[in-house]
Amino acid sequence: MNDDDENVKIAKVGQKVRGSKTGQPIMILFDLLGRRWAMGIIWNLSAQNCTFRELQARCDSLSPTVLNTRLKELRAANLVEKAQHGYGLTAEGTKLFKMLEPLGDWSYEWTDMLAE
Amino acid sequence: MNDDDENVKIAKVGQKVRGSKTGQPIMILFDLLGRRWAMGIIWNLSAQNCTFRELQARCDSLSPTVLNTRLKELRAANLVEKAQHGYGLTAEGTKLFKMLEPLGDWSYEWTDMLAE
DNA sequence: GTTTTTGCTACTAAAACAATAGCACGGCAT
DNA sequence: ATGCCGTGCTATTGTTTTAGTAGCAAAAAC
Repeated sequence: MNDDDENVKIAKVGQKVRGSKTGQPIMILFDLLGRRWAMGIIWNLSAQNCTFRELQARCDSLSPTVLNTRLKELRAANLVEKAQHGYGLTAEGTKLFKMLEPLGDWSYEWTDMLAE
Repeated sequence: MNDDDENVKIAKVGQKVRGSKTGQPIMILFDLLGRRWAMGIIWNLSAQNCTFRELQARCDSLSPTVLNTRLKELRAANLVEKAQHGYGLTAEGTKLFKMLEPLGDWSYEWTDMLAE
């Protein structure tokens, strides 16, 4: 278990993000969350802490390559951390989840509407 | 201006999404929003309706290819629609934005914390 | 009726992601 | 102590997305 993730790139404020030169906080956040499985990982960890392989299973067997990349990013962003049992959300990560939570209910009415 | 976007793929409930076989609404939503610039487009349109090229400029000159793809997807998802002046959010799109809005303020404290 | 602007397609290159195999390490039972 | 298992993770290769640039047809402005 090495913790030398010096080469994980999370943009800093003012820096240009993947395709965004302004580097406003919200765009840095969207850049981070707008990556495959990022929000799904947070969503799953909110339910309960998971080991690497449990997370993989819950996220419908996403490849370990991507999972590991996302975990490094989310840890660098201080949203996820290693816990007693595998990985878990940090305090900030939980805050973020609380804000995403309403999407859960809304997504049902949204897909219902789309189905019509 | 053609509107025959029959080949835009937004998953239906129960269907397997890009990498998700369960097809829960929240995962369909995350699949959609977890694409480059999807949330950024919604964010920008919430401020004011934009033409194609205005949107491009606001989203830091993202390529027209991607912008057009995202617009088709978001229109198929009934979150964005053509308006008098360019594109705008639908009623549902505005609802979604309202839920994302808190992220704006939080992102500042988050990046501040990361900077320490 | 010519010049702009707008929405968009075509094409190519780079980056991200998916899929599979498998290794190193820790626990644990024998 | 040794063989077995689960866990975290890297390596490799192939596919999909995204980026970047050029430019065209239709509408709008003049």
